[in-house]
Amino acid sequence: MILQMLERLEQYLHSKDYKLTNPRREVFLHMQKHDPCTVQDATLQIKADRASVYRALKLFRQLGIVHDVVIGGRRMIELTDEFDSHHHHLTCLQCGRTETLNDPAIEQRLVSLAQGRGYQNTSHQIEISGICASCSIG
Amino acid sequence: MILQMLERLEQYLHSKDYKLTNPRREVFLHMQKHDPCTVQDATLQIKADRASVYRALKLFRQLGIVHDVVIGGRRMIELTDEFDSHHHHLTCLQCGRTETLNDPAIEQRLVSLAQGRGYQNTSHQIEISGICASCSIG
DNA sequence: AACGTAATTGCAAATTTGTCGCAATTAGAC
DNA sequence: GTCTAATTGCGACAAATTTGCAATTACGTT
Repeated sequence: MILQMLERLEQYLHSKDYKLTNPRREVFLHMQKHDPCTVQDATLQIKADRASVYRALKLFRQLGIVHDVVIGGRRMIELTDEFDSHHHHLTCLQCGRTETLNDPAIEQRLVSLAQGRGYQNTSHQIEISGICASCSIG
Repeated sequence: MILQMLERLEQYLHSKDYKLTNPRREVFLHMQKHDPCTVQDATLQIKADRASVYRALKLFRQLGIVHDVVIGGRRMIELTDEFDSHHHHLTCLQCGRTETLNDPAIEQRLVSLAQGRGYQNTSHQIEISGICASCSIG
């Protein structure tokens, strides 16, 4: 599953004349395991220079492989649809756990809203936060 | 209209035992005029020390007066529902202009999705981006 | 309307986050 | 295996954000 994604990444990078290097692979694999994650988390846990992690993330953003979102006040990096099927998140502000969320009806509605206003080539992000069930009990 | 909001802010701060100080007022008024705005924009334009602007924004976040979103890759600060009715945005990645977006049906659906999973006290953000009509023509 | 005081500010220094130039290394084409 | 342009790691830099602390201010009390 992850290997498939890696192959997809490689093809995608090559199609745009970029190489699949070690730092880029590490960043991508880390994202697959920890999505969404903070930049700090990435720079600390990945065995590559800080600057290279930043450069990989910058490239990934440009290529639309990841994008940034703010969850519970913290900036986080998230894989896009193409590289991870779980696009949207539901995050508990207390315990910090994150669930994925998929609702085709909402997706569809957002797309047509944007198109209705003349927008092309749209993308969107949805993030929900609150206090999860186990945290409200405890 | 803005004065009403200011009064609301004052009451809200006092109810939580915070004072309505000059830096806080300046930040709030700036947000009313420029929503959403970047931190940089705020620190540059507001006549208060940088540190105070940061502190005011931090407090406002804690109190749920503002929250952060990422629009077109840039982190921005936005008033929440309580202090400004235009919650969601539609942003052109080319010209950078932002329109507001309100769709009660989506709002409602997001709330019930979260509640369906046992979440309390939820809030959400929706950001859509793409290329606007005039930019795709030109 | 002056007073008292805890909260808040401004400043300067520290820390954290992100970027850059450049010599050394590496991915991938041949 | 060789070649070469792209990419890395490093250390220096620049920008963004936080913090300690003495001076100031908001605002309840008198």
